[in-house]
Amino acid sequence: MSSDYNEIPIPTIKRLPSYLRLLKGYRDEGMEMVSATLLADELGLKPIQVRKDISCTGIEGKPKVGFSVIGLIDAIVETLGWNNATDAILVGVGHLGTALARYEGFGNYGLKIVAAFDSDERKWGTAVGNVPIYNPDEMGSYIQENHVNIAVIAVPADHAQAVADRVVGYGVRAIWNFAPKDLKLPEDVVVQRTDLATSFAVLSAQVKLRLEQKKHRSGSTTW
Amino acid sequence: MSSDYNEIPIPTIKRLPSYLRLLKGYRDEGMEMVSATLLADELGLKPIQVRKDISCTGIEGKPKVGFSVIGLIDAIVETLGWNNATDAILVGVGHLGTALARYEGFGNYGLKIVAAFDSDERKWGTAVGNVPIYNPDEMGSYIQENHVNIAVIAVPADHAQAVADRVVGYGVRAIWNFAPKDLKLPEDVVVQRTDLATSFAVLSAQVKLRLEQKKHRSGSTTW
DNA sequence: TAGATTGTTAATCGATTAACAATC
DNA sequence: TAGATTGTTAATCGATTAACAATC
Repeated sequence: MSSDYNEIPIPTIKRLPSYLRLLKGYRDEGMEMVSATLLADELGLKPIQVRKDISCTGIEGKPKVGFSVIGLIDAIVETLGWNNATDAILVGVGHLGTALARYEGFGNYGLKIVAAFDSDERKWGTAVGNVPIYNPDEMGSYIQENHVNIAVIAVPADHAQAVADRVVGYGVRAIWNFAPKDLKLPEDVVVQRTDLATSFAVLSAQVKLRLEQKKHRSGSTTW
Repeated sequence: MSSDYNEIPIPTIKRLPSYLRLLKGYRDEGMEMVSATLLADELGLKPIQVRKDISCTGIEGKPKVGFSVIGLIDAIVETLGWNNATDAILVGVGHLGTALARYEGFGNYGLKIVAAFDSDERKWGTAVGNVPIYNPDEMGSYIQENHVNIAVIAVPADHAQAVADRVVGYGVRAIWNFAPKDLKLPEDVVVQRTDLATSFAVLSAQVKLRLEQKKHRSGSTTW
């Protein structure tokens, strides 16, 4: 009751984009219905989990038939809030920032990078892809005039906090942080960190575990 | 008993790099001991959680004093398997691949990109940063001769599966996949996906939730 | 109809959190 | 000593999984 509005579990949210990708493929192939079983199979998940996830989007399926491909696509897009494109600014146009600015897939996520800011004055007035690069001094007025809610931060770690504080001060409500730094921000600001270290940590720890198990196993082969 | 070797919870593994970053900062400032309370404070976590996480690294602290900064750093690096640098190859030298090849932080993670491969023949013989770019035809011999265990995949989504199958065939045991595609691979191959869509999904869904709550709240202000 | 699939309710599993004794 | 912090054991919480009735 108490404001349990759309409380979709984060693990579920993380799986939704994978479903969406598959579904778009199916749609393009002309498929009309899809079963949770098929999706699960394709992604190496259990059918029950897929059904539970799908139920979070509010869509209903038909026993024996499955779910409407188009219906599911719409429901997921809606659930993720990817239906109405959101303008975002990019701060930091280094190697990573450049890759982000040039990335064409964001359209699928309802994200549109409309402007970039970089402290290197040689970049001012130029553009990466279709994204113009401005002087950071103009950040405040840009954010306020264009009612920008989201900032993508791709500056060096030691500038990330200062940049975040600034954009939040100008009215930004959500930050996608690519800098290897844990930001301290007011509770009502949404922060998502996309961190190479974290991602690689999981890979690395699993590789290490496999190696140890292997060693151990080949060691105990002796008995 | 049954091979519960190093079974560290994945959520814990994901937090370790954050601790590590802080600790390295403390070390550079000359701090010798650190408490779980301080780390927790700094990262917005609960002290108990930090203690639990730390206990997974096997290191012990001193009541009232805390943990040795250097000891903790070593323990985390060891736990993640970041102590002995691992050679990796990069497949796909587009915008993202370039950013990855040029990224200097990988040294901290024990990852070293030693070679890159791209299907664009104009790139063969050139380099990004210090990383030479080769013809993909040479991938097999390179992997085998250099005993490469890890491949970083940054090719377009529709080539990712084929590339993954190939490198696994050549002996790669772990894949860090940046392509927006869920790979199907043998169980004994470790795969970690770093996916902009997934990451943004969480941000996006939270933003949407906030907006709805706000709307709802301001709506019910009427009573 | 028989078989496959959905959706719901309950059981299980694992991570987080709480409580508290041990200790410097 | 008193207070802060660790480490352990138990309780809670939430996600995954299982079981099964409903249904096309």
